[in-house]
Amino acid sequence: MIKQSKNLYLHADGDSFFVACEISVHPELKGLPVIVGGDRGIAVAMSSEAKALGVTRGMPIFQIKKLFPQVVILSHHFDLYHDIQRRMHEILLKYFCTIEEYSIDECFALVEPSEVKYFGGEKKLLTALKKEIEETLHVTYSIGLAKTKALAKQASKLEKPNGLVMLLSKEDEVKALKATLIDNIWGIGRKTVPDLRRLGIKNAYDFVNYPEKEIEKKFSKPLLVLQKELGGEPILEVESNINPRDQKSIQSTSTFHPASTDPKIIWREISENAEHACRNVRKIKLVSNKVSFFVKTSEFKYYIDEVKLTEYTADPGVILDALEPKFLKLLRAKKRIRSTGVILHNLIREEEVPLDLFGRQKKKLSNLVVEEAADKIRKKYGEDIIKRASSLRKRETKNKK
DNA sequence: TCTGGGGTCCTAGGACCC
DNA sequence: TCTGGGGTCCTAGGACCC
Repeated sequence: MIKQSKNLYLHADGDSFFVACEISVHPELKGLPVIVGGDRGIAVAMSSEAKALGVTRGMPIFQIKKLFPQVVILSHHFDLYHDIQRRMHEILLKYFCTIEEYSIDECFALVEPSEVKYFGGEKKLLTALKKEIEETLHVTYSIGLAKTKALAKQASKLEKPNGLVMLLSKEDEVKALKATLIDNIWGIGRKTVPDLRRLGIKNAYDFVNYPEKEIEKKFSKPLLVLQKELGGEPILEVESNINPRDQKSIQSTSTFHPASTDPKIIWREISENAEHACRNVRKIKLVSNKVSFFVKTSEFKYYIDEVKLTEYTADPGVILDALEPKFLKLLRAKKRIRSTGVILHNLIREEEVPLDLFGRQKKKLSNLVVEEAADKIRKKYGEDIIKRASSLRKRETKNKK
């Protein structure tokens, strides 16, 4: 890719995105303390009113109900969020050629000089963009514009919600860097913060000005990249064409309560996870030849194992047969298990499956044909209509406390 | 923060080869 | 051959992200 020195980078970050999407279709909820996450047992997104009450991300629902009974608790509606994401994408493409969907509620865009010129300046461009988003989607995004991706990402955080922060001069950058604490930097997590603090680095400005050689010596490569990016040297590119079929792994995990030591119950959860993950893999026409699975104890200890399959597949039957011999070993000493997960790795497209000696794709058929037929029925009648026998919940088990 | 679900990338170290 | 050096590939696990 050619790097033009005058290119800028934009980051758009949806404000309380899931909640904002819900309010866009239920305007009567506007102004109320609203959270999304009811179906997962913790608050995943909060309206500003809910935040003001003291609800934080990850707070358990039972606790919210007890402390703040006035909070409106909603479940996820991913179809709605994806729809708004798609329309946001369309709007951005009217303004920029190169955009990247970074997550469901965040995007980057490469802002080329000609695009700025067309609107008569950065400020005019972004004001027009924000106006169109709000009027069309009825949600708001906080926007950052800067010389690099990492700077744009920090900029969008500075005036949330509904912010518009442009870091176009060195002075702007310095001010923003000084205002950004070390534990609020994209790419610096819990483990690295104490190491940096020990070196006397308190904010992004200190970080950028710390000797590069020392950072290189003491930390991993991504941190060095981050230092340069925050210093104004563009290294990270906007990666367009994010295609679900380029995904490298797909997982399905689930937590259940009460935690259990019963291998039958735990295996049933794993079985459901395997089916769910396979279904999602088939939806985008991929197959896997490496599967890992884990159990997590009530003390949050992970036990994980994996199997390499002899062929590429998206058939839960094949996968469960391969996992089963390792399952009891995984459970170890009768620990209480609170959650399980199945992860399909090495995903490739169905048509990329290596051919055998006779030039045929290895027999993917038989069972997979059955699964594909079942997928069609699910599409028509809903996800839970068909399940494998090992995933079926016995009523007695479910109704017991 | 008593704690959900879904991802990516990097690195150290072992296996294997010459 | 009990002994050097160097390269590649793979995997487990860590760290980070939303």
